[in-house]
Amino acid sequence: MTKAVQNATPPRAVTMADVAARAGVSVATVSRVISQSRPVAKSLREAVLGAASDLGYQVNLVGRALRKGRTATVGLLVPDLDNPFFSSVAQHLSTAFEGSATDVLIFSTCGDVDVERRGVESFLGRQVDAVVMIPCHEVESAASVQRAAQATLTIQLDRQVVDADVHFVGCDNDAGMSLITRHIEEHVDTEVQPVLYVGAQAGSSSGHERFKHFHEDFPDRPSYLGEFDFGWGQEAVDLLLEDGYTKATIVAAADIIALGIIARLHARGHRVPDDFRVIGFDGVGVARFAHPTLTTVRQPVEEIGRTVLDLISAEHTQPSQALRIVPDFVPGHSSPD
Amino acid sequence: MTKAVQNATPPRAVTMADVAARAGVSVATVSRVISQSRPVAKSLREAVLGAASDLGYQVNLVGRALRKGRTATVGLLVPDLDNPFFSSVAQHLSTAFEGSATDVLIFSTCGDVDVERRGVESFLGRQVDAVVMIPCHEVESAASVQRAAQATLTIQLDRQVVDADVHFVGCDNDAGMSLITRHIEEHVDTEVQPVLYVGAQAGSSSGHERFKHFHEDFPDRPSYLGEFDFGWGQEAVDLLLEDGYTKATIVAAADIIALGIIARLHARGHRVPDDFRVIGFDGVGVARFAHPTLTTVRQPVEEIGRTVLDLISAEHTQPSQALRIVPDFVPGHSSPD
DNA sequence: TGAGCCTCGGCAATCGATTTCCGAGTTGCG
DNA sequence: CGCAACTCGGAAATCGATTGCCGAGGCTCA
Repeated sequence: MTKAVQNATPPRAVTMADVAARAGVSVATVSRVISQSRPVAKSLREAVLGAASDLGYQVNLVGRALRKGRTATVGLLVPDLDNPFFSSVAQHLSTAFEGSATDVLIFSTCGDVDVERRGVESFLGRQVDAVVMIPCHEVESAASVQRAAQATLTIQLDRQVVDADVHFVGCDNDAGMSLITRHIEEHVDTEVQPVLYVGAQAGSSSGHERFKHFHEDFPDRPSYLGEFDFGWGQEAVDLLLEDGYTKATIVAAADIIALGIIARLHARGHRVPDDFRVIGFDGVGVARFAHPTLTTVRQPVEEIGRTVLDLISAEHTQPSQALRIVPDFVPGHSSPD
Repeated sequence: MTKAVQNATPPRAVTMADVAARAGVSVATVSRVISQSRPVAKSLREAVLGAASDLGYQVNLVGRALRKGRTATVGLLVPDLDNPFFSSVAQHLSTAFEGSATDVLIFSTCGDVDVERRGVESFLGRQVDAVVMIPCHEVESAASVQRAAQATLTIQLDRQVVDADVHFVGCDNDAGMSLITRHIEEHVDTEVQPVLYVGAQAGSSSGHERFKHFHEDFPDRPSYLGEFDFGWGQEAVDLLLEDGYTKATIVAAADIIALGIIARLHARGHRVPDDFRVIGFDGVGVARFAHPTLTTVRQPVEEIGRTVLDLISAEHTQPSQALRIVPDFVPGHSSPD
């Protein structure tokens, strides 16, 4: 083992000027060959490519970005990569762009509005061609969304901030909740297993929409509102057991909450789906890991990715629009067939 | 709702020249105020800051990067964000850098060596100050790792490519496997529940190391090698049941495999931990979602993040080193107490 | 043959910020 | 008082690539 590689001072990177010198042409010609912006005579082209490969030339994207004002990059801001739904969105957006010449760079805002603000400035400062973001917070992220939209093409994903006229791509929560309602109507005797809702308190438009729809379909049914996480699902179980429920059909606003609910029900000796039925929302991969497998509504993450790609590829600026994609119902064993 | 915001042509961004003009000073002065690279008289400084905030000036990081050759950015390459262990590493690295002035940008290579190569060039072209990567493949990623290391500070995470003298930060797999061995020796009658290994075939140093250690601790015990995913765990169960096992202690090379194993064991009517004990490795959050909860070895992702931060902050180039962090044993209910 | 057009290489300006160098003004000290 | 040292603002070069413009050479066509 030598320790050479890591120690060596990086020998000043090769530039177009070096390639030009070696090939005996001007930098302009090198640039035209590399970026294929104008045809160059075969002989010179080959000389340039030869010199470039001899020297191991790689284009400096910073120089290019400065001159062109564009970067072939889209910046994605997500609140938390430890949340399987968000990381899945990130993965599928990356996949959607894999074939294009555009890179997706991801930044985690760690659920913090200030970090989110910094992230937006960072992406704008880097001259990304588009900002795609899942806003941390319905209200407090509004300024960041506006700031991005005013500087470049901006798309909100999954959640919308209030009062901003900025593109949105997400799931049709009403359609999703209707699928759940129909499933319950068809398979559950709500006299025996009354319907309950466990959702999230604040901050996200998706949470609001799902709760609102539930409330319309099942007026007067109780709801428990907390956070979008596993721990809250567990806690909610304690609360509803305290309220005296021994059987119920629990509609959760997100899979991660539903998984917490199932875990705690088991821990406290209750049976799923015999006594309690649990239905999630999101369709994250981990829903398969649950036992019993989770009945849920799967958000079409692939299609969301493709939709964003289309929106960004579509060159000329369009009036802002909200694109809602209809989700699928995924029956599992946490509710009856 | 107006459709103005999204349609408006971005009104050419504000530059230092604009700020300088408004404040009645030179761009040099503006630069010195903004980047605090040299003291500036109070009156001018205030004039500059006033003008900057009036105009909504934000520094153009591309221009800065071109001139400085540094970017206060580290690029992280991960194989697949849909894998909870990788996304967790990404999240914790982001968290570790949250307080520093450096941004972490993440790129998913989608498990493809070619995309990984592109990602490395992309980061290098953007002049990141450091590349941190979980290589896709032990052998085929070697060229990309070398390329990065030769251009800038590079750190491999979790997996090492063969034959490269490049920093590495990861889990001490030997120590982790020893914890598992001790747990088995103390709690399992291996006559009744013979030990089996379900691991991954190819491609990752971690996989190799874990398998090798298992093989040393339990010579002659059978092993099933496939992929690092849920589906392989399920498939492995079919194989080992076919081989006639009705009771066993199954050591899995990763939690995600272990979860597949548990799911399929349940599906085929076997009991965990009564008949089969299952032990994972990684300690991803979803291990808690399993029922029974998974016994596993938790990789210290927070500490890995902090270690990378330290390595990158430590300015002057050091000889490459392999830093291995000792993991914790996390008892769950998939094996006896 | 000559005017007009086309092709294509090179010069030099340019993108936005940083930084070196210079010089004017001030202070310190013997 | 005079010289050195110091402070601090501005002019201009610089980072690396792209691109508008110019002009040389080759072609067509009348």
